[in-house]
Amino acid sequence: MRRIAHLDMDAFYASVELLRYPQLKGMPVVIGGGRRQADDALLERHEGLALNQIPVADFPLLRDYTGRGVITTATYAARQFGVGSAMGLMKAAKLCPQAVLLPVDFAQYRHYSQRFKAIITGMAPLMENRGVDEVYIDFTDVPGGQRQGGRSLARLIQKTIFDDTGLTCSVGVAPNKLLAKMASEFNKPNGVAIVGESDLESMIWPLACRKINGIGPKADEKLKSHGIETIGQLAARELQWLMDTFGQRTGAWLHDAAWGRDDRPVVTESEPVSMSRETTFERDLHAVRDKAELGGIFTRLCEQVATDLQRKGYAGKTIGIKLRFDDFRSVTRDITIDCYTADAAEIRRLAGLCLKRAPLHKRLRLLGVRVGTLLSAEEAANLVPKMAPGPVEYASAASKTIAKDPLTLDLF
DNA sequence: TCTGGGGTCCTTTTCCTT
DNA sequence: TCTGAAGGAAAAGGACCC
Repeated sequence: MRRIAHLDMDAFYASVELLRYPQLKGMPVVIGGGRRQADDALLERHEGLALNQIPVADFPLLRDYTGRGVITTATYAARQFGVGSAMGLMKAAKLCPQAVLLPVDFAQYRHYSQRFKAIITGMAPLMENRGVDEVYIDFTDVPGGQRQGGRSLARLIQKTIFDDTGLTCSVGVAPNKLLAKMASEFNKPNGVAIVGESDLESMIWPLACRKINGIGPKADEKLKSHGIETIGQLAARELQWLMDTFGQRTGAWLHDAAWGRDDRPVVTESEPVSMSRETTFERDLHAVRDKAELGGIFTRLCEQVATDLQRKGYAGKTIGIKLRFDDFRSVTRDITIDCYTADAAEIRRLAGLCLKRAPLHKRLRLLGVRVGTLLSAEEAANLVPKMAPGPVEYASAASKTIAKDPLTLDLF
């Protein structure tokens, strides 16, 4: 039978940080805010000491932080003060001012991510990436993958990862991805859980609907408004009622999920669909008063996306922007052209046309640039465009839209 | 003093063409 | 030339995930 594992690293970011700063073990630590300059600053003040010898008292504290940002991860000791992921740093500073604040060091997390994934593919080659700290693994045809329902292979992978990296993970094994994902949460940290088809009623149905991967806060609220709190209650609803209430597709999916049905394969490789860069400003910016600053940021974002595309060997033909206003509402605008591009100046020009179609009378807190409908640079180069694109056409297409909104500012 | 950044996927709306 | 229907593609928005 099909045996699918979901492997989830335990408190990944925090655990990686504790490898570097073991002296912080057991202390309230939050990770968030800007990029890492912490090591350099700390080392500069402690000549001759290694990172793991620096006194705890000398780490930067949350109470001293000023600026925007959210918590990416908090250690258990910090969570006891009520701080947690996605909380604003300023709010967290009120709750736990004495917490050590470490900046996000994505390069480091990626390094450990590659290491543990290499270990897994060495033991079970059918692995699907689900972000930096999670994977699905198809145990079905791996030698020993069926033993004890997958438990022995799961344990072996856990041990091999720990011996190499010092990091722990939790694994769930089940007949499909949906159940495996839920199972991996059962015995955290450093646990293994096996869920079979016959365990549906006892292990899955008592859980909250929110535990289903794909049911977020909105869907959960709607389910609750109909008196559906648990997966078992969801399973008890008629398929037709679910389709009438949530739409054909979503309704059918909810029904399948509640009954533990999921036949999605483990996908070992996939092509990216879009690449983007966005940034939240230190302070909200005004399109007129801060025009120069905004223009500089805008150009830089376009250059960063272009660099990302070129480095990874892709080009795209849908260029778009994203704006977030001071009231946190956001809008997007995009344009699709006939030929693929990864050129910074071209992206900048097209993104500029998109910007002209957006309302700019409110202050901005975020600006983003996205390139979608990607194709490998190689394939894109071999394509003959159906129609030679002319700048005049874009300009007229854009000005048609501008005319509809007198509040739109033509600034870029 | 709220609320990051980088994605995917789906639904709805809008626009264009026939 | 106007109107409306239909269908498809593109655009926009939003939910969700890590």
